Amino acid sequence: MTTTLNDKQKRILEVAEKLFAEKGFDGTSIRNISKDAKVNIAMVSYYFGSKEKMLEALIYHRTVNLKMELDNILKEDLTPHEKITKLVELYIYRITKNKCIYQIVHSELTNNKRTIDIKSFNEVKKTNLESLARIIHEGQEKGVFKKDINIPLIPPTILGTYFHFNMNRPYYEDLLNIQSDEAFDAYIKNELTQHIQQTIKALLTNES
Amino acid sequence: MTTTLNDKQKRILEVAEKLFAEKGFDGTSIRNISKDAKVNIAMVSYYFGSKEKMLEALIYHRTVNLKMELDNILKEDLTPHEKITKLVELYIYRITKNKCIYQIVHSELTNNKRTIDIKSFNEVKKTNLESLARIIHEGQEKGVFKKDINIPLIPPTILGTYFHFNMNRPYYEDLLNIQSDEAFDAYIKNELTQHIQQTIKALLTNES
Amino acid sequence: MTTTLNDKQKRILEVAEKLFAEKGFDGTSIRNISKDAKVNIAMVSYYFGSKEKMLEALIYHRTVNLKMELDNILKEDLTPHEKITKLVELYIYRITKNKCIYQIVHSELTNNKRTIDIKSFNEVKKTNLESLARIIHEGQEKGVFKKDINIPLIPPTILGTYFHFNMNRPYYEDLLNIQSDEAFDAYIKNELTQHIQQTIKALLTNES
Amino acid sequence: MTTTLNDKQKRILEVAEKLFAEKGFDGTSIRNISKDAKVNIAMVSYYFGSKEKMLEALIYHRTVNLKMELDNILKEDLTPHEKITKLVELYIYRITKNKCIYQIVHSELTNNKRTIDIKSFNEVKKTNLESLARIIHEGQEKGVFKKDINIPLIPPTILGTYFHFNMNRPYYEDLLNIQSDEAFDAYIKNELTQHIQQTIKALLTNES
DNA sequence: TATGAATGAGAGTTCATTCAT
DNA sequence: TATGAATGAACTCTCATTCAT
Repeated sequence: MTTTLNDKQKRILEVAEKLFAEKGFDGTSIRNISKDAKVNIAMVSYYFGSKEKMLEALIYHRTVNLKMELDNILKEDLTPHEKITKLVELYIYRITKNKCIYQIVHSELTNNKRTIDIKSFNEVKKTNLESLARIIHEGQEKGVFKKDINIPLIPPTILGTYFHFNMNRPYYEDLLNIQSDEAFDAYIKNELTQHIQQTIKALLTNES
Repeated sequence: MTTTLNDKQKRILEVAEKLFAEKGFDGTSIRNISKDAKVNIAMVSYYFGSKEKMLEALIYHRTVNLKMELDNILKEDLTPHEKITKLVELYIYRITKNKCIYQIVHSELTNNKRTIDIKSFNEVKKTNLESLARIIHEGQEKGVFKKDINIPLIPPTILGTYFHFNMNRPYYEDLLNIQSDEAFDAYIKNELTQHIQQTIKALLTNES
Repeated sequence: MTTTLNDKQKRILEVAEKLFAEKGFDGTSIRNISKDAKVNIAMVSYYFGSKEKMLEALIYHRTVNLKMELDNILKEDLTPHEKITKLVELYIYRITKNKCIYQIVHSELTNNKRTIDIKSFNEVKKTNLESLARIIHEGQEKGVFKKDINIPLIPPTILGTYFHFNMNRPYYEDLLNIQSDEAFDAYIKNELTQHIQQTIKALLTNES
Repeated sequence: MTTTLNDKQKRILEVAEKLFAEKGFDGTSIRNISKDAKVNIAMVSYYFGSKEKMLEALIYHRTVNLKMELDNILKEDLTPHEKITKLVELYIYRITKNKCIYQIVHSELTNNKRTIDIKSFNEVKKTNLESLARIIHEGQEKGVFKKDINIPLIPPTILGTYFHFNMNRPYYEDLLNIQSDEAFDAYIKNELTQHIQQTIKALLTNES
């Protein structure tokens, strides 16, 4: 599991990541992957043992470097509100950059068929949650955020909103009259990000 | 498309809905379905033409009765805040009841492999959005909600949060020390619902 | 077998004849036929018992009226050469008009898979052969045709040449620079017919 | 296309040739072939891509070595009549030896269902036609053959007669009282061949 | 008499994996 | 270590036919 990967192995996983994200695990054949990665069809089983084990390897190796390093934000000399702003930004930036692996993991989470090991993935989440908690606690101590907050439900609010928007891309392109890939990305970077930031800050601040 | 379905056809679609939600479209074989539905394997092709057309039929027929009837809320004699409370409740109730078809549609939306027609699904969304907009406008007119609100991003906030929580069920069970199905459902019905209600209300109210 | 056919049965056989000639017996499904003939799919089995029996019925009923009535030629007041000219003409005319059924029978003759009964077809051939023999004998008696002639091999010469030309239609269209259906039909009616007439007459006359 | 075939591939094509000739393309299943060739059922698709591509490969590879080398006849020191005699003999010998592939190609030519590529087959024909033309021109120059001859119609006369006779084998066995395979082959080798030779020579010579 | 519904068998093809080299 | 060849299993879909009405 901890083995470092050679170039061919990396190429296989890169291609697999792309294809799994596009067509799903069951919708992607080893033939597809080996063809796109320009390696022999037997390499997948040879390197990873099986198609499923390759998926596990993919998730493991992609997750390792997925830590968000939210701690930097904590250490910076910013107001709690500014920290939330930055945090949401960082969340969205990270997910956007790693869209494929997130999509795969989400699909697999939904899917009862396989029980892949996403321990490593969960660890990332927990670390992120801790950083988030620290920021919120800081804000609470400073009297800027309210006391009664269900912190574990903040990340699903950020991520869920983002993913749901992305998932329903065609619908929102139609609804919001977005006509190009660039416009869509821009909408996420500006309006959607701002919306999420406002949402979280409102939730943390509001006293009603 | 508008044909009414006989009992066998309904049974097939019910089984298919369950299995597609569990194992994905590509992960479910016609054999699986025909076995669980206790019909001949040829029936699927016979009734629906092909596996893919069955998926379309499934989505179409399940979507038809999916309208939320949010208008009732609008007509009731409630404060805008109460209306939002009810609306979120209704959203979550509806999705929980139709978890499978939502899961299937989401999977297919993610998936570039097939291009299924989800027009009917989108119409439901639009209708719901209109109802939501009316409630918010009413609140704005009454001076209870703030003016500058990106209404189309409210539903993905509600739905996204819910789905993301559901999707990561094992993670949250571990994190929140939830140990039974009932406890999980209860958590959704109480804490999660409350969280989403608070979130949306904070967003609509807060002036920061 | 001798039953008269009702309209639906006739329509089925007409469609079947066309499709079998186009795509072969195995290449044509009962579905194809029933669809084109606009009858219920069960009608074929119902009327004829099975697909194969339908083929037999088709051949039987189409062959019944296939007699060439070459006797007329025999009775006419023509020279033997003129009679041969007319006979070849009549042969080609008849086959052209009944191309489909001939094609089907030939396919089935080639095919060891089924052993259909073509007795009726053979009777037609025998009758035709007798007429031909009479014409040739007449010519021999008049001293116009030579004595040593293998009469049974005359019809395959006429028919074989015609069929082979037809079968290889694309090749000959290319070779002879024929560019339309009409031109092809015209070539058959003129050049090919003339060629066959010359061939047979040469064979009957030549003393070398 | 130009790949050399390994033993298994050859065996598959041999079996396929036999079965296609016997039962037609549509009447032969991949399962039939794989069983007779004693190979795994997946091998056909594996080697050739599909059943149809296997047919193309079969035709291509069998046609490659089908050139008649009629030129030898041209170079020999024979009279034009003798050359025609030899040519017909060679034609019939070749077709008899390659009966199966000819039968398959003929079936496919008749069949509108598939549009297989028989370019290579047509090239063989053209080459043969050229050799034939040279022989006839030689005879014409020597004044032995008449001038006005439709040369392209000679091969269909030879081949068509042969094929038609073969196709109607049961009929002719009955008519000519032929009772064994050997007797039938002998009849072809002697009477039929002689008939065709006479026919062609009569056509070329006769001045009527 | 006629038919829509239904079926088991079998079609061609693709799958993930294994094996000999 | 790496790979082309090969395989059995499973896939979706269509087939001719039957059956209840």
